[in-house]
Amino acid sequence: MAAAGSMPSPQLLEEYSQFFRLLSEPTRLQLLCQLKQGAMDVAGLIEATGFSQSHISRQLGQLQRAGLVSCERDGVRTIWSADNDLVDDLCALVQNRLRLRLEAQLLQLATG
Amino acid sequence: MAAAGSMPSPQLLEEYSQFFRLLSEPTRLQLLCQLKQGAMDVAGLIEATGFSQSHISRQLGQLQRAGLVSCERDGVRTIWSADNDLVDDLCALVQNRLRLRLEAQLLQLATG
DNA sequence: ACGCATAATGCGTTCATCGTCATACACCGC
DNA sequence: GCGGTGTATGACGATGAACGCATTATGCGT
Repeated sequence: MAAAGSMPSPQLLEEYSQFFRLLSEPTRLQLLCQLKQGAMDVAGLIEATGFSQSHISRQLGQLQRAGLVSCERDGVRTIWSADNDLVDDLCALVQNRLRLRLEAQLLQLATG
Repeated sequence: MAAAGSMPSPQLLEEYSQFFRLLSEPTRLQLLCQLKQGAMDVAGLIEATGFSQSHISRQLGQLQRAGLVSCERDGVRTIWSADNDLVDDLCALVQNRLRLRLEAQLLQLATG
């Protein structure tokens, strides 16, 4: 039964979509996952991802403004780290969804 | 302690980002929320959202390919419905995150 | 102060997606 | 079959973001 919840306000919808947009780019997701493995400077992220320095720096800036990553300076280096589990939780939900979809397709292939 | 989970594969990252991209557009989120209130045809969605017919039809197509909405024909009309709670769960997590962020800013404003 | 290394920013190109207009398709009543 | 209604799709302009190159800012060592 469609439990009719309340319709979110346009502003809230805008905030939701802005947040999801951050995760809609493989580059940023990759950076987040990489930093989840452990704090790292930009040079390390360049080597891990292969992207240019400027690009990585910009993406980190966006993630920082959203509060998904934070940085601390160590001399000339900037050590970045991902400091919350929200992205993992979101990805886990999506992964579960993808799995269910594939299982359904599998079943349909078997019975159909 | 950063519990170093395993790094998702590039393909999985791509799938994640594609899914999040679907939710990164206020139009689509609005359609999803509207359909969550109850099934509706395109004419109803036009009236509810103010977007053009073709635009709404396209967005519904995208959501359908992702399995977030489904349709059933009733004569000349196409009745659309949103048939899972994943989006609600994702939005709830994000909303909680936004709330925490604002509370932190509030606290910093008071003490800083 | 001068080089040297690392990170951040202006600028331009390229590419994807939004959103609309016009058109084609599907379905019903006559 | 023919109009009329409701929906999906091709074409197109406009908008925005990714991505790299070049430059600038910042901090360390000599």
